[in-house]
Amino acid sequence: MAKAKNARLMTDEALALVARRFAVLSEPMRLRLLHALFAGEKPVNALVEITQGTQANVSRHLQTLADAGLLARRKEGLQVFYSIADPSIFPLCELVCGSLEKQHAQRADAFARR
Amino acid sequence: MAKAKNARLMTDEALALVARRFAVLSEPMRLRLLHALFAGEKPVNALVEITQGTQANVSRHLQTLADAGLLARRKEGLQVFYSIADPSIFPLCELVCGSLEKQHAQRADAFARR
DNA sequence: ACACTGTATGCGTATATACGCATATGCTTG
DNA sequence: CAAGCATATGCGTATATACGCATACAGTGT
Repeated sequence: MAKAKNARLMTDEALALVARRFAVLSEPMRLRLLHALFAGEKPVNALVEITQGTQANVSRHLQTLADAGLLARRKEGLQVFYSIADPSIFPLCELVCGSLEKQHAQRADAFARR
Repeated sequence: MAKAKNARLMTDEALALVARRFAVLSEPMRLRLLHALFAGEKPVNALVEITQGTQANVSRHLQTLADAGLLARRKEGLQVFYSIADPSIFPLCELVCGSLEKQHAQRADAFARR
C-alpha cells in the first residue's frame, strides 16, 4: 500500500483523475447503461434496445466507460458483451441516490412547515 | 421511506439529477475546494489562497457547490464562510480514490509480470 | 456620505464533448 | 470471396461551461 492512507495532499494529477472519474459518471446515457448492466453482462444490441439510443452513441459511451475501467469487454463471435468491472460503482450510486433522496425530503419539509 | 429501496426503474428526471451531482464533482478546482473544506469551515479569501485560484473563479465554483446542496453558506460581516453540508461527500471521495488506487496497482502489476 | 474590503456577477472567449449521419471494420456463413 | 450482421469510428454541429477581466454589490469603519 503505497501512500494510500494519507489523504492529505492531493496532487494535481490525482485530482484530475478523480475529476475524470466523476465526469465519466456525469452523463445520463452512461448512467442508463450502467444501470442496465447492474443486472448482469449484456451485448451492445441489447443495450441499444434498452436505452433507446442509437447504436453509434451507445457504442461510444460504452467505450468511454470501458476506458475509465468501469466496464469490461468480452467478444463472442459477432457480439461484444459488456459488464461492470468496477464494483465500487454500486455503493457509489447508492450514496448519491441516498443523498439526493434526503435532499428532496428536506426540501419537501421546508414547504410542509406546519 | 418512500420508494427508496426499489432501485429498479430510474426516471429520466432522477437520472438527470444523479448525472448533475456527478458533474458538479467533475472539476478539479471544485474538488480542491471540497478538499480544503474537509478540515472545516473556511471563508472565501482563505479558499482563494489555498487553491491559488482567482477570487471570481473560486466564488463561482463555491456557488455551484452550494447550489448542488454540497456546501452551506454563512455570512459573518464582510466574510462568507462555506462548509461541507452533505456528509456523503466523504465516503464518496474515499470510494473513488480507493477504486483509482486499486486500478493503478493493477496496471502496475500488468507490467511487473514476472 | 466616503472610502475600503470581501464577495458576487455580467460578458466574451476557448475548450470539451454529446449527438446524428455516414462509413469502416470485424466476424460468420453460404 | 461475397454477403450480411454487430460493432466501432470519422466528421461536422450544437451546446455547455471554465476562466479572465472588469465591475457591481454588500457590509464596515472614518
